[in-house]
Amino acid sequence: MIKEETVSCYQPFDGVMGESDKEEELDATKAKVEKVREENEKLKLLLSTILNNYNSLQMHVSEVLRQQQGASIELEVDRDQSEDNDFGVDISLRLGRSSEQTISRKEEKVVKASDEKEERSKKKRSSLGLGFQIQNCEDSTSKLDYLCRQVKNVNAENKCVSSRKDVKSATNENHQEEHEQTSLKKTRVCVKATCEDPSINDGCQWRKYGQKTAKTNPLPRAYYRCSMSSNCPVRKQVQRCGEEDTSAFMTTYEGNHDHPLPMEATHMAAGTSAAASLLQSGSSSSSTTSASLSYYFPYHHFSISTTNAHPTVTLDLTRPNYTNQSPISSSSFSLNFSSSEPPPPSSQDHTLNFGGLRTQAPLNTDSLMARYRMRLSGQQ
DNA sequence: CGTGTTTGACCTGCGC
DNA sequence: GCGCAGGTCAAACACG
Repeated sequence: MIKEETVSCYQPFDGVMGESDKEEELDATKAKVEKVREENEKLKLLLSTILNNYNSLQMHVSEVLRQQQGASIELEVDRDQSEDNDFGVDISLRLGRSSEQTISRKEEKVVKASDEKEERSKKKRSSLGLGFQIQNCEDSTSKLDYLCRQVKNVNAENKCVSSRKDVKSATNENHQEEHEQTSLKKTRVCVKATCEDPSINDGCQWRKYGQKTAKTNPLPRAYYRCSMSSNCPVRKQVQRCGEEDTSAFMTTYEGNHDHPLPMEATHMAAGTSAAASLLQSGSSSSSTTSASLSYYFPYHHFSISTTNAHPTVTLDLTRPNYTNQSPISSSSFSLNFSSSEPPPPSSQDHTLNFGGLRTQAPLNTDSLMARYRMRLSGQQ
């Protein structure tokens, strides 16, 4: 971190300096200080990003080590059970097992309905199995390479995703059209959280631009736009999950930020970017990326759904995922809290931070935290 | 006065 | 083509 270089701004006082000269020098000094301060802020931001990447890498390495110890992991990728789904499909993935997986009756119906869909479905299933086998065999070095590739994917995706008008104008070529449209489809990441306050503090600034009562749900849905940058395309929708449980909210994120994020938001952004990458990168790489989601959200259920309009990853913060946990060391457990912030003192700080996503107190997450702590103490 | 919220109107995609 | 529903716009309003 740069020290503010006030020392270099001092000039020897010669006793003959006029008032205007002093003012000029003062202004120059102020300008210098301001400049250094800005640079300092930039460096802080950069450091935050690096720290976050480091934590992600650490998670990956510990996960790979765990896999090498022969731990059996069951990663359950459920078809989203939200009302947006046309049909619920359960795809179960098991490490080190056959890629032949059970398919629900509903999916079987769909598969029978179309040979093309069957073909696609088969490809998808086999590629999922392959992806996990590769994951299982990878060593730490290749894992790092994989991470780098993923970062590139996300960068490419950021270039790809633009406004709806751009999407319209980009639909000319026939052969590439389908692929382009697939990649340009807006990927959504849903976060279900239990919280009294619907305005989940996820580290970003949001501006509400609309509210609508959906036909299927009498409770209004609020529409927010990221206000951290004037052109940021990211939007989110917040809707209560049910009339009975008014503390449960479904927050849907859409798009990628075009600006640096604060520390609190970087982890979730990385996870959602990975999710977006998963759903936009096609079948061959999606499985590997879906596995990576369990790195970003190792302690919660997440599900993946693909409707025609919006591929969606749903992260359920109301359902902690115990089956997916690694043998926790004190360092690996830190991923439950952002690296720059130590776990809050339970009695004073009412903010919980699940991998960068914060929910404001009063929360029903107290019991969740207690369970996490129990697990931690049990495994130490 | 600047910024955020509310809310009715409008746009757009989709199913029939 | 029409109607419906979800999503967005933008003027009016509230608030600090």
